[in-house]
Amino acid sequence: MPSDTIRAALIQRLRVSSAIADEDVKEIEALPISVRQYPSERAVVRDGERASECCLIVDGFCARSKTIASGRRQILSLQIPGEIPDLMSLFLHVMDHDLTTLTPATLGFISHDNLRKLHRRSPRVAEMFWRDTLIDSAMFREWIVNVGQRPAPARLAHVMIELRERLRLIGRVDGDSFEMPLTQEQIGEALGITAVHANRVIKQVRQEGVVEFSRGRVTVLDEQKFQELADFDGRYLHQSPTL
DNA sequence: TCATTAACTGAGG
DNA sequence: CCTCAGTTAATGA
Repeated sequence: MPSDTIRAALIQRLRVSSAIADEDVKEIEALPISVRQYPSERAVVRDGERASECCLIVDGFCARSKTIASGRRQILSLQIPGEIPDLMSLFLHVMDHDLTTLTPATLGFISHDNLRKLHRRSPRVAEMFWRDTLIDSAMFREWIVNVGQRPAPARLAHVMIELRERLRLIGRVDGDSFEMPLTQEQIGEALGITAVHANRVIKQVRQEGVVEFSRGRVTVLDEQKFQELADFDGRYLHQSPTL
């Protein structure tokens, strides 16, 4: 796979929240990245492990999650191409959650060593990753509100809209539809409900004419109903270039 | 394997 | 009494 294809989504995404200079793009383009293929539901890094590299999602979907003693898994965030979900492992050496593929995925690994050197060489790149991490924590706050307070159909709609707005940044929204290649089991884990209940909730939003959902793709039928249901305010994504 | 649905149950308002 | 959601089980794609 050509080097620019590996990094394209990352650079595209960083441009949205940061004004990124050409030298910085060159720095990122010069980062050595080793690419590997993963099947779905494969752990990339596990809770308790020490990582020596960070993972850039080149293609496919991943999730960060924690599993409790009973075996139930809570998905904490969905991660899409162009994202580096375990950037914090650069500074927090022991993982406090799992990073797992949700679909077959192409992942690029960047050594902590090289990332640390880049941070020291280019303060602007460091600031960019710093901002990225703050947005990440803003998304966690929203996720807590979603799972803790919204009714299940709103939870589903909110996760869908957030996903759409993030996919839009990397040019992966096609008109009124976008990818969401998760099983209903995985959707349930993201929403804090069982797969059977996830199925009931999906059935309900379908019957209400809000969205269609099949073969891993969401098609919006009624944008207004969709937004009202989701109670979505995208400010927390901080998608306007600053500095 | 995944999606779908029914039937039953209980919590909580 | 109603809504939400978990469990179990059957069935279909």
